Amino acid sequence: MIEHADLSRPIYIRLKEMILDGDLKPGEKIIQEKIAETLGVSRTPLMKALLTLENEYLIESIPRRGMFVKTRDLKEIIDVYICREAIEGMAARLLATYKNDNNTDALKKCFTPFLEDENIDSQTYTKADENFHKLLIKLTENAPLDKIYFFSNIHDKVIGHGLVRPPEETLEEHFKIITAIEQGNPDDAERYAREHIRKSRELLIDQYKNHKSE
Amino acid sequence: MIEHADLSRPIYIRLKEMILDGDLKPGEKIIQEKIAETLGVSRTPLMKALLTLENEYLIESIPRRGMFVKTRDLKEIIDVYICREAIEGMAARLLATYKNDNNTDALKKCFTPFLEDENIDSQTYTKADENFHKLLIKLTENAPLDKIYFFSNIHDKVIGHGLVRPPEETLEEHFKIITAIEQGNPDDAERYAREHIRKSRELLIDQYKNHKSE
DNA sequence: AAATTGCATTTTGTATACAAAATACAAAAT
DNA sequence: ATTTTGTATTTTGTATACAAAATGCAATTT
Repeated sequence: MIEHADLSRPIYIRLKEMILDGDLKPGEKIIQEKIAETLGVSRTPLMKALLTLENEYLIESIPRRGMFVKTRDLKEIIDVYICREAIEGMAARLLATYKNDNNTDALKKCFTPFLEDENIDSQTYTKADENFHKLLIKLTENAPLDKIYFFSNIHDKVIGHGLVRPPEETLEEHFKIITAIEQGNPDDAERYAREHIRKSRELLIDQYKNHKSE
Repeated sequence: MIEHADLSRPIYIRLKEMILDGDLKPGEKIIQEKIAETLGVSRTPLMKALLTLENEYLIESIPRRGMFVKTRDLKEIIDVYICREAIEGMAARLLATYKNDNNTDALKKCFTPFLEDENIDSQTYTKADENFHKLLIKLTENAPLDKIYFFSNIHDKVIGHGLVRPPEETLEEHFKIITAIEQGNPDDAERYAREHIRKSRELLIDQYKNHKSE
């Protein structure tokens, strides 16, 4: 049996699930007593979990008024993509600078299942994409860099709504990044990583504009 | 005792002060009951403050064993500087891209007091330097970018130990960044911002090596 | 009918109580 | 003398209690 010394940990995981799955909807107020009862815990460890989620940008707290599932407008999603561009770009640079076969192998492995696949399953690819981007950060072994990468939450949420570019387009980009890292070319690695995210960002803006003018 | 709608807020500020001032020393265990009594509050709002500090990387928590003032080794400080390089570089790029006179004026104002000063006071300049780097981020109005910039804490702490380059060297660099922003040159702005931090990082490594071989 | 006020209810923020785990330390064993 | 074991103390983690603020709603006023 896995023993949890800290109840707030599984609560945090559960709540995060609920938010990302949409069980708790953006803007919805989190009534502590209610959630606490649902989860069968008291408000104390729940509060700890909520504070962690607040720091991960999934919840917004207004003193004396309550905690709410964070709503996001386009501006903020764009801003997140800008952050990711800076962070993942740097991560790719670091990996290329201190290149290492284990790392490139691990990165490649994210996408090998799709290399000979004619009909890529969107769901599976999305998951692989998430893994790849998280791995890129993890492999740097730069703890602060990893800590600030809670953006992946928002990224996952955006992806969850089907707002991604097709695998035909991104698969190649991913391998361009990996190859640059493999060849120990920091400038290329960073440039490709940034381009990759910038393109998604631009698409998001376009999609929004089109949607708006319908 | 302090009065506020949210007690954890002033507690947080107070504790942060105590950590940055060295009243609470790195590695020191934070005995909740003790601190709570000292501040005249209960453990509940104290815990909230401590969790915020944990998320700001100033405190480290080990479940069931306690919370400790974070210790830092060179590797971690270097890692922070790498993060700053990515983040501030992007900030400079953004400001140059969406250039605006108010912004450049505000940035210039940080250092105008030192322009005709022959004998720059180190303490005052250090404060100005801190302001400049925080302002660079703030002016982007990119909320997530600002949120992840808690590194300034660590930066301030390092600076507090006197580990900075002299004003004669950095003043010029600061103005190179500002000028690039003013001229709307994103590539230069980012490059100069990154160089600026990279140089400090390299100096830190040198200082460490010298110190070690003494 | 719309706006305002006052009261009951809900909900948050803080303090406190209590159980379980960690720690410190002394006594016993090797 | 050093290690081990058992016990008292401290400290954390969780639940609960309670006061103060926010909210909802009905009665009253305009």
